[in-house]
Amino acid sequence: MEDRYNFKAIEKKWQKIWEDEKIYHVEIDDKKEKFYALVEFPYPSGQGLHVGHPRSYTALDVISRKKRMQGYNVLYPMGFDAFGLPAENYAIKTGIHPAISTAENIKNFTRQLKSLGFSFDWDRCIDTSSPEYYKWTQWMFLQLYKHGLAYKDKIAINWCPSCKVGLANEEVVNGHCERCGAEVVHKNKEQWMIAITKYADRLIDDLEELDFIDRVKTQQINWIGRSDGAELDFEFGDDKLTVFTTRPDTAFGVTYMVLAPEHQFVQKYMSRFENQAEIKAYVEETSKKSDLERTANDEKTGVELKGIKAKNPYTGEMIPVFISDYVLTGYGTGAIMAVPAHDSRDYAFAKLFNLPMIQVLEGGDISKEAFEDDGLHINSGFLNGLNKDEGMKKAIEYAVQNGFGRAKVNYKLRDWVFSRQRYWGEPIPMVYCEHCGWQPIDEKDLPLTLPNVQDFLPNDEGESPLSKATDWVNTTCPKCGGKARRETDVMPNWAGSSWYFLRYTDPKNDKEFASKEALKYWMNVDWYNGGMEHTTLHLLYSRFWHKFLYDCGYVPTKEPYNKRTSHGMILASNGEKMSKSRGNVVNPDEIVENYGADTFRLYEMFIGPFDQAAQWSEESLMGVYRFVSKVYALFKKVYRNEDVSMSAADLRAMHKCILDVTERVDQMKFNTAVSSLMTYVNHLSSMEKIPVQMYETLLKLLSPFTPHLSEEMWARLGYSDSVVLASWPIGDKKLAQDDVVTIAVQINGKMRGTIEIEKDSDDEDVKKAALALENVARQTAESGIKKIIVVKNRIVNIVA
RNA sequence: GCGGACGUGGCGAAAUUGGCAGACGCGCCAGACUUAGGAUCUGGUGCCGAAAGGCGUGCGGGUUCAAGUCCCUCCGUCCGCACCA
Repeated sequence: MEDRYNFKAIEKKWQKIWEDEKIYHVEIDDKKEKFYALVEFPYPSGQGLHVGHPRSYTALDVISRKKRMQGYNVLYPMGFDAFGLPAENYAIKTGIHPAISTAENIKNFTRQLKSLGFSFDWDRCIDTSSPEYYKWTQWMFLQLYKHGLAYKDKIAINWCPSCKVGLANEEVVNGHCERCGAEVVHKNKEQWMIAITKYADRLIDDLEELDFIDRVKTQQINWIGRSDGAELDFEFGDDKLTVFTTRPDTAFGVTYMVLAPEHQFVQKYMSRFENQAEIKAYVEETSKKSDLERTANDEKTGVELKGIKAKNPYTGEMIPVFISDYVLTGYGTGAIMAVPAHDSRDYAFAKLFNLPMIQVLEGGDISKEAFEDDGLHINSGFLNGLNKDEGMKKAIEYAVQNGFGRAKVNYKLRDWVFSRQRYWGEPIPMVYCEHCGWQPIDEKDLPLTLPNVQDFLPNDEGESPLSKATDWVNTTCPKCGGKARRETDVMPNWAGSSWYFLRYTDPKNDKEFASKEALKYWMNVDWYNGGMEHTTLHLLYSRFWHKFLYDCGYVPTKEPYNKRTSHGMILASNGEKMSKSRGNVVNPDEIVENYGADTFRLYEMFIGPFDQAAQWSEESLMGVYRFVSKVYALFKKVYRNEDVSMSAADLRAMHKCILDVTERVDQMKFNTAVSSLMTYVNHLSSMEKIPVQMYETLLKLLSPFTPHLSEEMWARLGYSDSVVLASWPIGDKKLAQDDVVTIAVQINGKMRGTIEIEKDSDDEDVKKAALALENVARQTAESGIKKIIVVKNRIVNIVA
């Protein structure tokens, strides 16, 4: 046997064997319980894998490998989210077609992923930019269209002037483009929209039965932003001005109203306002402001619409109407009833314009600030004496009876802006005919493939590069056969990823996106790990998408993922985010070259709590390398069971390790699982001769983390079958426990010594032993003993 | 501003959920073997103290025989939402 731990030879050897024997390939097997583990598939960028990616991949690889050894039929797939802007930007710079650079990048990613020994079923690898795949993305878009959930609308969308592309609300972070960080502007554009808001309630309510980490649930709930309230109609001239409010019970306290400057009434009744110049100037001014400027400053501004007053339907009172940019056009009806006594924003505005306030709830001190809590109603006619909940019910009831209002639920969630003015994405399978309007192309003509273009430049007007491919654009109407033009925008990169987990179950199917049997057997995803940054993007989109397919009867379950967890980022050794521009990116290739994939994998699991950010440290990596080498070296001391025997302490160490690792992997406490393995190895190191059973157990427990080394040593023990096929050891709690325990002895809560005593000893015996300590006798000599507390097998506290 | 998470040695971190704080690893110190390699092995390592002992989980208080863990005040860091009516 070679003395040196030659990880290069070992890893190369086993990767080849696994690949040749397709050891991780899975098929439907009704005799076995399935387990579907999923990690977010990468965008194949030109930079290749960085050390952040494998944190998630290794974690679920560990879980998958353990589940396999526990007898499950495990699906652990990988693929590529291959449409997207970087490839296109690269093409603009270099002229290299995105299809070519993407294929190269996928090759490189695949090489890197394989070098890390993940147990992916590579036969199921998918590429969202291949026509075989995006045929089905397009097909699903057509289903959305046919069910009225995809529609074209001209709205003010978020536009990134740097990427030259429209963005969905979810892609705007604090007024900036999620991808490039440029400030987003508004642009009125015809867009394909997806009616995700129709699913808002179910996207919230169905979270309840899912095993998602709380952070994810609350973020999705907040993003959807459901609020219960009412719509109320106020007379405004001879028109009706409708507002949304969550507090209809405070309607007796309304002293004025406010419209968003963009509200249609402002233009509609302009001729009737007395201060038109002032109003127009204000509207003009706000239209120039970005969202960021509008919200950054909470000082209120506004202008009264002089000439028309509104009538409070509850009191009959005539009240002034203002426009102000603190009222948003996109939320509710773009108009509010202002209750300055009980809303801090209205309060600030009323103070500024010296408007009256009417307190309608008991409590607080409205001379100082708005009172926003619950209280009994006053000054409120028929609502007097009621609290908030009762008041709400009564107020809505009254509005319904008198025909000026209704209960209403409002959402912050907007419909999904689905058009991207770009080239490298799925063509939207729609054509525009002057006679028939927008028409879907026939399903049998799918896929609608991307034409090969040379010029990838989008323009500032927001036209896709596809619009220049006239041969492709000009087509015939599927309905009347007349002249028609294809849609030239493409889908967002969130389209392909909205259903990729379904494709993995049956990736080669050319009749349907996946067969019923495959979906029935493999779905749901049992465990999905991914980044927090996708919570209100991919994760929300794909839940919606899946629900839609469920409603159509195409998938058997109403939710796609049973369990969702999230990993922390890996930071550079100086604590900064790793990035090309900072020049601090650690390339996994380098680590694999110098220390091997097993060390790399184990280090990623040992680096720190899985859900928290962790700093890369080459020194700590060295420690893990030493550990892995030690495991290799221990082999020399392994003896057959007939030559050596296991002491109770050996047995204890082994079972404790089995129990720890089993439990901690399930809880994603990988760092402490590795600690436990280290403790066990320290025990083995201290032995002269290691019984083979103890070393075998080590290899099994270690195999999810360091599969190559485990496989090699397993073979050297004489096994011809892979350790992947071995069964996971079962720990015995009884054997893991010591029959002698060390009990701490405290005096007044302070440690004064320890006693060794038989486990589960009588309290009296424990007391006796504790009092026999020289230290105890000395320290209690003066004060005497008041009380002794014994906690079984743990502690004795003597109160002196 | 609102909401959430967190704060433990020189460093990364553990702590069966109220019961010996600092497991495991890094680093450091000493020794062994080799002796020029960032190699390997053994022992040590929270702080102060010669020792007895004292002090220690962001600060201050509280509950308890016993608090990193529970309660209150404050400070700090990170994340999410951000005029959503």
